[in-house]
Amino acid sequence: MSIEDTNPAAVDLIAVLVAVTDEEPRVLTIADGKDLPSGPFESGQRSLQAGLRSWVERQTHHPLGYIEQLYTFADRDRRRGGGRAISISYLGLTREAHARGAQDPAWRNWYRYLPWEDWRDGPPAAMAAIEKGLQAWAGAADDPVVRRDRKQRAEICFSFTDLHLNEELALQRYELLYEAGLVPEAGPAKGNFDPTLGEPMGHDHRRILATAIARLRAKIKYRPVVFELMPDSFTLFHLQRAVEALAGLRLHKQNFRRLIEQQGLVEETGKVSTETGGRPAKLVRFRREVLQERAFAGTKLPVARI
Amino acid sequence: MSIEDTNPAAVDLIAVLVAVTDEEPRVLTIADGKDLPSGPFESGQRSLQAGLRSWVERQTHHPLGYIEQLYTFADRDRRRGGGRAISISYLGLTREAHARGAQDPAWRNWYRYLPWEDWRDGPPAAMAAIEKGLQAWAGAADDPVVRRDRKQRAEICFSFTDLHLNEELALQRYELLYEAGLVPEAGPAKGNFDPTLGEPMGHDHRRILATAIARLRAKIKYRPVVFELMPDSFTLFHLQRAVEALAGLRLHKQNFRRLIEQQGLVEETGKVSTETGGRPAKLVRFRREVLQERAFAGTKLPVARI
DNA sequence: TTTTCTTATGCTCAGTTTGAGTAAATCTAA
DNA sequence: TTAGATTTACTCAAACTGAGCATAAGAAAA
Repeated sequence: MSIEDTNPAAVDLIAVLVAVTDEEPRVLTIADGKDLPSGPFESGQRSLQAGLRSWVERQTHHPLGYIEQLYTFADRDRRRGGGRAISISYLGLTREAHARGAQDPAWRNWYRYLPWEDWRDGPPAAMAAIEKGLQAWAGAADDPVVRRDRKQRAEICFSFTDLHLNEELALQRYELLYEAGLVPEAGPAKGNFDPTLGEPMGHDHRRILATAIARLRAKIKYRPVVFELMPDSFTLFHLQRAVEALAGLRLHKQNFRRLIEQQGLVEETGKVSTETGGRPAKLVRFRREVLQERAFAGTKLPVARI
Repeated sequence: MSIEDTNPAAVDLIAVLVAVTDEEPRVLTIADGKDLPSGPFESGQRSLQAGLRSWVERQTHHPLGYIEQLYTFADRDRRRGGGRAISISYLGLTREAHARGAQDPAWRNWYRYLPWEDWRDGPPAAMAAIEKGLQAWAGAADDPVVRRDRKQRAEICFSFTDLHLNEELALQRYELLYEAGLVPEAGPAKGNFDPTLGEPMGHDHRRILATAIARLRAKIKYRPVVFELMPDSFTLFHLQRAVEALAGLRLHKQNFRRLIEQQGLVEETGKVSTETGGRPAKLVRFRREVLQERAFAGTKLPVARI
């Protein structure tokens, strides 16, 4: 129960840096898209968060608007001399630096790694392989209880029957695929994996990405964090496209703007954008003041008066 | 950018174990209520979570129903020989073991440490000292912008004007009091602290407790986790009291039961409890199946059909 | 110039959820 | 038998949501 000086571990920080560019969600990668950027935690740093922030800003030359700790895990696979490795992962929201190309680090569309998460154009191609693979996996269990349980989990995660997605379950979906052995990360080179099931990453970085996506998708619903991903001024439809990119869903246009407007999150700049094809759209900007004004945590409990 | 073996750190786990007993939220402490239980992370353990779970179950002789990682931080204050200390905190939900008394470890009412979080019987006594202290703090700033900002933050966190609490802001409230120097943890023995502002804890454990409270209060709204804190069978009012204990608020009785019933979270056991004074209440039990059946992540985005 | 196409924006409307409260039911204790 | 205390069943208006129609305001085509 007391604190002892045993088993020191190496600590590193892993960053999931997200931007939305050209209506696609993008994530910063290194090693030709195989890894998320990471680095050792240096003991001179004031705090974990500050350390990550300064490191990222040095790397990307862009201010890091929002940063949030995701998860900490002890890494089983990569052992170091005697000790253990601890990885602390962070989600950061930013905007993509201009120079795009095949450099390293490079921004990649996150659906490249998790293609089944993108339902903006209807059910993604990956669903076929997933349904087949999970069915086989469920059927492979000897115990009928386990079989039923596996089927149920598959249905909850992917909703095969009513063809829509609960966008917040991104992590659970990846974990299910992992458990079912449908992604290469799951086992040591089991041979043929369906190529429609996305590009793998090193270590458990794909799982960390899934964690980030799930967290961000949940967050945009009750906190005005999308704006960290937007330019200074934008149209409401532009904003909608960004949310759609993150959520992997199409939204109802009129209701989306009603939602934004009634919350008073944006104000008109007075200018319009004619680049939209039809009637020019008003340009708006985020009202940064709302961050100070309000608390954003809508209650769902039936509170009693007095 | 690459991973190097620098700066190994000592890693320990800190647990916030919560139970609800006699309609009060309780937390397991050690060192005569001064600390949260913690222990070194041992490298033999399969995973952080599993390690914590087995450790806690050994300590409490009670199964740990629910467990969730809270936050990881690098500890500035306690340095160990050369290296750095990393603390990983967890929230665990359980039920209090029978033997209660002045033992160590001991269960304590969490509002003992954060008395301003309990609004079940109206505004708590601590509010007077808080309002006074924060006002002084805001006024002490030279820059008028900082003054306005401090006042605004105080108002958001504590809602002095309309006398109700946003129960999810528990962490932000503690951090504000810390920043304003109103809790002893903030500075090295600054002298007289208002005793209505709760009992301090060692290290940053009070802050970790605040984190746990905030997280749990948010979670009970969209996940059926309260049931981990309940006995096998209970009445709806009993359940309401547990939620109220956690949230620090009184709830509207009829609407609370409507909420629970319409979600199909419980089923009748067929028995009744006559211990309630008036008309006997039906005893119910949690329908554990719902965990498998549903996903629980209500969308708040205006999704488009097709 | 007029028409057509496209997107932005405004508005309606029914169905559902929520906040708040009244009323009846059913037990214990006086 | 009655008073007191609670549980449980309804009611009702206000607010919120989902879905869609209608109009506005530009650009491009005819």
